[in-house]
Amino acid sequence: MSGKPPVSESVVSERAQRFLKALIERYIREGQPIGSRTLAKDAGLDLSPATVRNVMADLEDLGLVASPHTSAGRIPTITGFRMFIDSLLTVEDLKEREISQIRSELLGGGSAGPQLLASASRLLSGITHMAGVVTLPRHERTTFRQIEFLPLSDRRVLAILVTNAGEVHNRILHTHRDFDRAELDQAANFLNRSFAGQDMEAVRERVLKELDDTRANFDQRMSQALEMAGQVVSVSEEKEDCVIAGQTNLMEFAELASLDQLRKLFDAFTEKREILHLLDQFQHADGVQIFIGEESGYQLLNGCSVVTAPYQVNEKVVGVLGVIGPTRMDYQRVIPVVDITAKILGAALKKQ
Amino acid sequence: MSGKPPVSESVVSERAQRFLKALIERYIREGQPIGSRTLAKDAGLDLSPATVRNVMADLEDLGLVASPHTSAGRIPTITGFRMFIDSLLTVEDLKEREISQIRSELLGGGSAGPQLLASASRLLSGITHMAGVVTLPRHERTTFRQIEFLPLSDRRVLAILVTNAGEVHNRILHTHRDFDRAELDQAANFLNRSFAGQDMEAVRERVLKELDDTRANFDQRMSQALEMAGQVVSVSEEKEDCVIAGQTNLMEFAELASLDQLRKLFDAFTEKREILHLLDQFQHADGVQIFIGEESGYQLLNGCSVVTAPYQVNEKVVGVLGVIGPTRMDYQRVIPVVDITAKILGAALKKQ
DNA sequence: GCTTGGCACTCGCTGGTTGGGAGTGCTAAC
DNA sequence: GTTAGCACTCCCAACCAGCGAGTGCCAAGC
Repeated sequence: MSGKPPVSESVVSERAQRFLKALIERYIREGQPIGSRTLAKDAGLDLSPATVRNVMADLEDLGLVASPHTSAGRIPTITGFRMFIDSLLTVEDLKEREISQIRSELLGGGSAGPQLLASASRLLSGITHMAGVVTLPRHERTTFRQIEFLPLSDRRVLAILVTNAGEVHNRILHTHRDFDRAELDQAANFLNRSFAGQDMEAVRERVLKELDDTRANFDQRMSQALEMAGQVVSVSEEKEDCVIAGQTNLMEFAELASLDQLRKLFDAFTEKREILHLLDQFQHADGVQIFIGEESGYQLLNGCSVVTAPYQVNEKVVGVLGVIGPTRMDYQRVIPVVDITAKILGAALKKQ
Repeated sequence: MSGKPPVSESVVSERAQRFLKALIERYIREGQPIGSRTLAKDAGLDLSPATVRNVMADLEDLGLVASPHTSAGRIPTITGFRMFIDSLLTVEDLKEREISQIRSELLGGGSAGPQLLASASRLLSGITHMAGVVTLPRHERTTFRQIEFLPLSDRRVLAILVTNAGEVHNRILHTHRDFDRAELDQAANFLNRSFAGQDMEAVRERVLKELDDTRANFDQRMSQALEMAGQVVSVSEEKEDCVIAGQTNLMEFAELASLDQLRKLFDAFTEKREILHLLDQFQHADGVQIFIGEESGYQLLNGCSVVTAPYQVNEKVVGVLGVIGPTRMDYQRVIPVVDITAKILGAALKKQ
């Protein structure tokens, strides 16, 4: 976000907006500065290049377009893109064929929880030829379905947690003594009776609270169960929180071609933390959000845009998915793809 | 492998070998063609550049070095590298400091099975500044420790398999009717009694065989247990069979810098199948193996070398780890790193 | 016979120059 | 407000020359 005030639409004449739109659409296709002659033909307004040049000068004053050098055409600026995205863009519906492709891929194949997310990510990257990304359902936002404990050797217990998003989490707990199977079953039963169907977040709070309450309590069994449950739910910061596919597609785009930039981006993809943090911001947004790299501050996203949509299970947002690609991407196509994929993924997760 | 016959050492004079060694060592450091003057100083033999040129001409005739163009120095060919690796290379021991770094990273941190492999991969890539790769323990080569079944809803059963490599595998089975917990426990008990401590491969064979034998049998419980076990062990083709770290390090190397080549390589890294297939070949080799990309046929490894070592749990090879980098890599350092890491990883896995 | 200095030659790389093309801004006329 | 005309700017590709590094070969020396 630069210091400049945002450009309100009202100061840009309708004709100028039309030119801006035509310019950006063409720029998205070609990736090169657009000259006045080209644009004159393109906009369909039957005006001479000279007139177009005047309009362009105005747009340049407003900071919506820029020219790389005196004798090149104009390219859109970030502000220009923002205006385009916010008010000029016309989104077309997806072809029925593509929708059913997504549907069959996600609903048809009997793939389980985590694979499903991976499929969605691959699908996004495959259709858009950019990088697809899907965050794993946030643990706190899924609901508790079932927990089980298995005795291992050496005072270790294997805890298995099943959530409503079809996920199975394993965790090895180190306990202060060996437990036998009956004890563990009892503990699991107690927990399942108490918490089944509740939000993980609520479960977590209640577990921690009751753990406090019963700390000095006489019912040792219950407190043991709670303690183990506490270990499971508290360290639910899963190591891998999103799945990214088709990174290499980004190598095709000339604007990201500086090896250095690409490397930073790829590093961020393997590190994942920053990407995740970014996506989390759109968790609570409603529907498709578009985000232009430079607007963040994350320097590594310069030249990129991110198109995201939250996905829901049982009316509740549990994660975000989207596409990362060059700012010069075909939003008209990408937006509906992301939108539909989010909806279908939600449905597919619910089914499990 | 080209049509040329391998160059036996005997036809290359000892002096020539010495020059070849010096040339490759220098080339590894600089990555540029080495001229006769430079090499004359480098080899420590106190000979004039002209003499060196004669020797070089011989080496070129033998196909051990080549010059990119008339007035450039020489660079080693694949054959040259092969000879260097097989008979000229002197491997130095790792510094104690580095060994203890690896040790503390793998043995110290209490990370579990899969994380341990990821740590090893990251470690390899971190130390060598190239890409690290570790195959997951091959299922057939680990031993069966424990299996458990949990009833889920809708005629589904969650199977949990624990192996001696500290791995926990989940699998959701679709059964033809609902089972209650007691039945499942009984089945698990039966399987655990029968198979605990045996090789997964043996388990698999026995399960399939007994399944056949008991097909027409009256003991329905046993056959049900076997059937479920069969589902678990047979589809043990895990989707993700190796973990790769530090891919982006490869972007630093000029010789791989053609974006296209890099992309192919990265695609192979995400696809993993080919990489895995390659590494599997070294499963049965004893100790460190070095493999030069062009020698395969896999075109995507052109310009790369792979240094691998198998790692063992309880005297049995269960997987392979290694490093992928440019053929011009510092073998003297990389070889002991890979070697030690394999040994320590084995020890760390055994500990679990 | 191996080694060496000398010498002509090759080739890639760098930097400067040049011409053409694309596109602009400005101005004056419609 | 729109348009044609025109001078101007700037990038880019091509060409050229000069240099430096390095070679191959030859003839002389040990």
